[in-house]
Amino acid sequence: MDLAEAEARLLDAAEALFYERGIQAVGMDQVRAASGVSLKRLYQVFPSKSELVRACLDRRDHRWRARLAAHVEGRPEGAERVLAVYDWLYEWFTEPDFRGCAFINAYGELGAVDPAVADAVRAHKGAFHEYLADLVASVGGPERAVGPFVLLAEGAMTAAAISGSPEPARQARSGARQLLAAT
Amino acid sequence: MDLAEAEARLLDAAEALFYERGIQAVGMDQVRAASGVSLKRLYQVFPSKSELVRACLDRRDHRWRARLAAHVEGRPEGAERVLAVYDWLYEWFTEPDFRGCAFINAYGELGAVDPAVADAVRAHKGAFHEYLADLVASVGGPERAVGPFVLLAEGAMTAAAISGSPEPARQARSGARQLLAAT
DNA sequence: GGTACGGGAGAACGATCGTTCTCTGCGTCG
DNA sequence: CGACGCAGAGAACGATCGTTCTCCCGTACC
Repeated sequence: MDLAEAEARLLDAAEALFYERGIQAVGMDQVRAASGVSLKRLYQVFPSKSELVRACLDRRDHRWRARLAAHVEGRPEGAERVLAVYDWLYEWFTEPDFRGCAFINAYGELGAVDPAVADAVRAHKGAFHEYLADLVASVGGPERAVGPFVLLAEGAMTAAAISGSPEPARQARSGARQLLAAT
Repeated sequence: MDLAEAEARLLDAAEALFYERGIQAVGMDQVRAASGVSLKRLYQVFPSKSELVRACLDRRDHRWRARLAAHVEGRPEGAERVLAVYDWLYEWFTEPDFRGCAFINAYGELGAVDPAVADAVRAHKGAFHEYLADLVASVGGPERAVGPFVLLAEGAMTAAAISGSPEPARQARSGARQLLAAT
């Protein structure tokens, strides 16, 4: 197994475990067992748990935003694209292993204690805000109208996680539709 | 120091520490040092850390909802009361030690690993939803309109925590005002 | 064919945590 | 006055965690 494959298997295993059980609840030995990568190699690729965590957040950030963008791209331009964000949230919330937004979870767990985690979370949320701002701008919405669309999405993520139901995505979409109609 | 005072000092110290640094990052010895209660008494009052955590969440739930209700009660009936929720969020977000919603944070950290924590969080969020539903119903809004108001508030909590700015409360209020106008 | 090298498995180490135990001192009551 | 009991301080214990080290084996090269 070369370094690239070891890195991929480590990220796959660590990301799944961290997301499912929380970061501090998962030991490096469990990452080793789930990935099949020896502990020595693990520390060759990621010199500390912090760096492994940051790599997981980075990769998840890219994949999450790519998946969202891919879903939105398939829709006709205009208001449909803004609403498509909430449709995609619904699909995400119905995935069997959905357990909320990994970045919100990580921030609650480590945001106060690990500045690198806090930075990664801020960057992810900032990128999401910017993406949504572009969609809203493309339907003629003013910059100041973007906030509520972001908040509906963020609120839906935590409400869906805590309630265990994907329904908040529908409610967020309904709220967004009303806001779009009002502008 | 009698048992009642010990319990109060323990809850004060533990709640502040858990909120500021996260639950797993705070050891029982730090709670002892911050509260001035001996370790022996600590375990007499709360037989385990889990029970201390649950007691903190319970007390915080009651105090949080009472503070919100007290603020809303001072407003004239009608739409003003719904908007008052977001005004109170703004006040909360500007408190110097604000670090997001303790329940969302606790859920992200322990929701997957401690069912008692998950239950407490669900109960708190359910009560908030119900409170907001009453306010919306009192202005003639249908039951199905409540969701977006909850999501705006939840989203504002996490966005304010992560961005470190109270501005999301204003954005949530603005979104809520538009939604109220639309119904 | 011998030897040096690299990688895997897992023991080991030091720190920390939740929880319990010991020791010491002090107040109380007969 | 003496014995008992409770409370506080902190050591101790067992478990776990992040990280490193040791040992061993297969392999490639001279």
